Amino acid sequence: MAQPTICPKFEKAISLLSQKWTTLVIYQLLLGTHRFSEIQSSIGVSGKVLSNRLKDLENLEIVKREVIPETPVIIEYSLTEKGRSMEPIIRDIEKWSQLWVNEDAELS
Amino acid sequence: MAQPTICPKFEKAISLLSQKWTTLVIYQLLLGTHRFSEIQSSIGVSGKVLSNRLKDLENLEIVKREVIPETPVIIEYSLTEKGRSMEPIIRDIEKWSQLWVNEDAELS
DNA sequence: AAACTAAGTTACGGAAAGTAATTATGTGAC
DNA sequence: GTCACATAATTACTTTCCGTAACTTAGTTT
Repeated sequence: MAQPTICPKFEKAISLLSQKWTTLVIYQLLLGTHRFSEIQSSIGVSGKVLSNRLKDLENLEIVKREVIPETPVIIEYSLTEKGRSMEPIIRDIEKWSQLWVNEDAELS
Repeated sequence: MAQPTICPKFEKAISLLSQKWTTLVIYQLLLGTHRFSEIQSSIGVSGKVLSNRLKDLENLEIVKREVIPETPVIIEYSLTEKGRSMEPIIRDIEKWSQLWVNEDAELS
């Protein structure tokens, strides 16, 4: 039934990027290291989902989590090299959106 | 609460590409015109979701739907110029996946 | 008419996401 | 010590989205 099928690595990348909020989290971290609550307020994601996404991205070694033993304790998130290597994808989406996206159009 | 916030056009593009199957449908159509059932079997999406995605993409003028009055009637889907302009995004995802994706890694 | 094919829809169950309240941990004030 | 406070993260509940499979529609062949 299925055709030659799609490259598994490509499919994995797609399924990662198709998860809601993943791309925006990476986009935000491209601007630099951020704390949990900063990401939350800057992109408008709920704590529950952000917590899941950051764990996924940490497991995939796209995001690094660092505990800073200050007063009070601070937890910082930043991109790894693998994470920063996604920048071209995001910049292309940015460029495309500026050229082609109509702010008024709606999805179903 | 929310920071200066993210560019609305960029957010729209992200929310489109974050929908499950959208990117793979476009990927498939980059290979050329396809019929409904061809897309279905090549990427493994259900008829229900594919139908919704194609309607969305048609409304956004990313995909063109053409009825060929043959025997029996054939319905062909292809990319518009706007659709083809997304190719760099998809090629970057492809490149990134080849360099960085480990086939064994799991999401949560 | 019965059977076939392709495009698309419907009904139903399960998974993912939104919201808000709650917990955990560590601080300083008293 | 304990009370109030802040941040990271989890839990409970609801809603929305997705997967599966059966069904519908329309035209064709037998």
